[in-house]
Amino acid sequence: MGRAPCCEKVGLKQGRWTKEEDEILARYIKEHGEGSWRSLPKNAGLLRCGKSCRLRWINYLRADLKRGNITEEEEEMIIKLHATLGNRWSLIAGHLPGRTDNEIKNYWNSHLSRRAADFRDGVVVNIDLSRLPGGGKRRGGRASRGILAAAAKEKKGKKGKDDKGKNNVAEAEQQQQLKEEDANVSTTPRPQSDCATAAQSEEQAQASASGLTSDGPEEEDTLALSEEMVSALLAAPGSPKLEVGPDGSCMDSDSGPSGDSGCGSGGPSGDVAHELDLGLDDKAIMDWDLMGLDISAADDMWDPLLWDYDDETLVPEPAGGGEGHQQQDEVMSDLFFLDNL
DNA sequence: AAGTAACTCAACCGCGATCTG
DNA sequence: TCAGATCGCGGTTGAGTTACT
Repeated sequence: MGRAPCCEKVGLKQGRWTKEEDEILARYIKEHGEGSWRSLPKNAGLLRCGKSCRLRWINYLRADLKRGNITEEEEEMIIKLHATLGNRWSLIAGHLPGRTDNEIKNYWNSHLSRRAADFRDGVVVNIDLSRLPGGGKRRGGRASRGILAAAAKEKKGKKGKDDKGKNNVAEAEQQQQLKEEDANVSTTPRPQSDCATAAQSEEQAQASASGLTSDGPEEEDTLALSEEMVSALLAAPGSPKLEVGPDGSCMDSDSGPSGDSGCGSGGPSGDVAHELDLGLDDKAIMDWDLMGLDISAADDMWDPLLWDYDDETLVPEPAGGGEGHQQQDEVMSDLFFLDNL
């Protein structure tokens, strides 16, 4: 649409999918699982490119998609996540089960972006971007064949017993992603005070990419938004208390202990100077009062993340009950794994 | 009723990251 | 080490729909 098709698509169908095509694609993926998008259309007998098949499956045909309007709770979630993550729609979608990045992106662009000014006084959900895969900016790249083979093996083992087997790979990946991202939400908050420069540039970058900068005056607003967001966090009663650890790393949003920019171990920089000015010569451990954040709208999703830490042992205190504790253990396990990467 | 502006959303595109041989 | 293949992501487009004049 709107652009000339790439050469490899000559002869391939474009535009809206028909019911028949949907059925073919769904049937094929049910039998063979996701992946190998390049060869999928050929094998399935579809005159579509692999990209198109993948998009159709992810955005429309997947069984675990939630249809219907975005709820108020979801909307609030999107707003808060966008305030921190910017236009990282896939990450935002990861926190909204059943919603796709495309759906959220569309919803933001059509419903929320023009209301952006209303969000400035909103609450920013802190997410340690450094702990996201690829520094929170994971891009593409095919899965290793080992992983795919293992997934295929698992699927084969379950095939015939459980219809869910058709989505094993996707669900496993999605759950893993959710798990990883949940582990990064607020459990290792951003030390805004010592990383303000990095935070500002990050927020500016996000704002500039958020679609809020379409016309003149809004550009100023965008920058103002970024600064306000940072300032608000700095001034927030729940701002992190810094504690000092042994290895000198900074739990920064952009770099993390092993990051390559911002404060932390990324080498000499202005951010490091910030860090030193604040006496952060050791690992910073946050005592971050998450309860100070207004995230009540999605309490059911965030509950497992609202823990109080024992300062010394970092053993999470369950906010809810036994089930929550199990989830917290999983998150802690993930954090431990990420810390040791 | 007709024209058109505004809106929604499915789909496409290019880019960059990652993997493999 | 590197080139090519593959994949996922965010930005963008335009057909279809709805609201307004």
